[in-house]
Amino acid sequence: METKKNEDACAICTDRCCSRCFDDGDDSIFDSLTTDELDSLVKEKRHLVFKAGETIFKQNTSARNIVCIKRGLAKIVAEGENEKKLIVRLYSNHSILTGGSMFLDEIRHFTVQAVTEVECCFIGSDMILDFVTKNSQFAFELLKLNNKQNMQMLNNLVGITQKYMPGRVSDLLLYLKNEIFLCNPFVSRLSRQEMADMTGMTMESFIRILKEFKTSGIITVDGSAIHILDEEALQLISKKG
Amino acid sequence: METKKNEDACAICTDRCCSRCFDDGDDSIFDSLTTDELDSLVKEKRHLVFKAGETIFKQNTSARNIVCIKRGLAKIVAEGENEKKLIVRLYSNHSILTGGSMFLDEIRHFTVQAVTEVECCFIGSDMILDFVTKNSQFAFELLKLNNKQNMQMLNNLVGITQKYMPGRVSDLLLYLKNEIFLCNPFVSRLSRQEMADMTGMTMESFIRILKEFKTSGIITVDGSAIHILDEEALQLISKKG
DNA sequence: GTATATTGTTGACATATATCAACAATATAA
DNA sequence: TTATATTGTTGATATATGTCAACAATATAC
Repeated sequence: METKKNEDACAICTDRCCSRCFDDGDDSIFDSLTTDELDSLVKEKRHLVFKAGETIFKQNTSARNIVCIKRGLAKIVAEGENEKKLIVRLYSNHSILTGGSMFLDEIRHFTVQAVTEVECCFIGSDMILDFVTKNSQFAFELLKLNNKQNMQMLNNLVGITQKYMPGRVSDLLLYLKNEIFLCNPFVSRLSRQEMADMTGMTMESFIRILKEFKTSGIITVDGSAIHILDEEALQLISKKG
Repeated sequence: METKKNEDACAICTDRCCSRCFDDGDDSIFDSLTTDELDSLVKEKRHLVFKAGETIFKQNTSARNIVCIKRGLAKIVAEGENEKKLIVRLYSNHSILTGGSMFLDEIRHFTVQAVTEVECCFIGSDMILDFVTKNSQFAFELLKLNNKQNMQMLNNLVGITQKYMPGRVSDLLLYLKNEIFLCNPFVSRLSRQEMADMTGMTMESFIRILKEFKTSGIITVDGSAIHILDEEALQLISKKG
C-alpha cells in the first residue's frame, strides 16, 4: 500500500473540508459534531493522495481507520476465492467509507482501490468510537449511513441474482449517470472489465449488451464516454428483468 | 397481516425474556440497557404469535417496529419485480430484526414470513430511537449488529454471484447446520423451493445438486431431514466455487 | 379410509452466459 | 516516430442453469 502525503492539499484541507468529507448526500454526519469535536478531528486526521490504480486498503487487513473521500473516484472490490472480483459499489466525492464491519472485528471485508486520483482523509477508528460513545446524534447518523449501505447492497443482491444481463447493464448505466457522475454524456474512468465486474458478468458479455443498446438507439458510446439517449427505455429494461 | 395475541405467553414473557430477545449471538444488545429502560421496554412491547406461513410483515409497508424473535424460525424474503423471490436470511431464536433501513426511510425493504410458528415481540421504533439517543452503548451495539448483517449480506452477494451451484448448495447446508439448526441431522422445516430461493437457483437444480451430494456420500437425506456426513467435503466444494 | 392437493423428483430440451481465440483499437514506452 | 503493451471487440463454441412436462411421494381434507 503506497501512500503519498500531499502537504499542500492538507493545509488547504485544514479549514473546513471535514464538514464536506462527512457529507454523504442529504445526511451530513458532520452536522452532529460539536465545534470541539470537529477541531480534534481536523487535528487527528491524516490527509493522503492516491494515484489511479493504487490500493487504498486491502481486504483482510486490519481496519483502524475510516476514510473520507474528498475528491476522486474509488471502487469497493470484494475478492472471492478464485481470482474473481465483484465491484460492490463506487465512492466519489464526499463519501465516507468504513471498513464494512466497523467496531465488529476491525477487519476489512473488501479492498478499496483508486479509480481516478483520490484525495482523502484517514481518521482513526478510536476517534470515531469516541464520537459514537459521547455524541449520540453522531451515532444515530452513522447508523443511518450504515442502513443506507445495507439497503443498497440488498438491492444489488436482488438485481444481480434475479435479472438477466440487459437489466443489470441498465441498472449500472443508471447508477453511473444518476448517482456517480451526475451528468449525461458521462466520461467513465472505468474500464469495460470494471463495469462488467459491477454487474457480475464477463467483459465480453458486457460489451455485447452495450452494443445491443447502441444499435437500439438507447445509448451512444464514444470511447469511454457514454451518452444515455433514452433513460425510460433503460428503466423499462431494468424492470422487465 | 393477521396477528394473534397470546396473552398467556405474554404474561410469562414479562419477566426477563427481553434480555434474551435482544441477545444476538455473542453480542447482547440488552446488556447496554439500564434497568429502567428495560422495564419500559417490557411494558411497551407487544407479544405476538404467528402461525407457520403467516406474513409477519410485508415489503414496502411502513416500518414502525422492530421485532425480536423469541421462538421459531422466520425467513427474510426480498421480492423482485417478476414474481421472483430471494430468501436473504433466516432468523431463529433470540434474533433481533429491523426493517432494514431503520431511521432512514422507515419502510420495510423485505418481507418476513414465519417458517415455523413464531413467537415474537414488537417494539415501537420510537422507543428504540429513544434508547439510541440516550444510551450510546445501546447505539453502539445496534451499530455492531448492523455491521454484522451488512457483512453477511456481502458474503452472500459474493457467494451467489461467483460460485457455481454446488458451491452455493454447500454454503447453504453449512449455514443451516452451523448457524440455524445447530445440530447435525437437522430437520429442515424449509421446502425445497425455499432452500432453492436461498441459493438463487431453481428448485429442480437444487434437487439435482442435493442428489449429487447424496450419491457422492457427502450427505444423507431422509424426507426433510438432512444429515451432513462429510463437512470437509462441503467446505472444499464451497471454496472451489 | 379414499380423494385431492401440495410438494418432491426425474428426464429431455432450450437458452443465457461463459470461454476461448483471433484481431482491432487504443494507450504507453522507447 | 516506431515498437510494445494494454484494452476493447467480435465470432464460434462450450456449458451451466433454466424451462417444461410427466410422474412419484407425500400431506391434507373429506
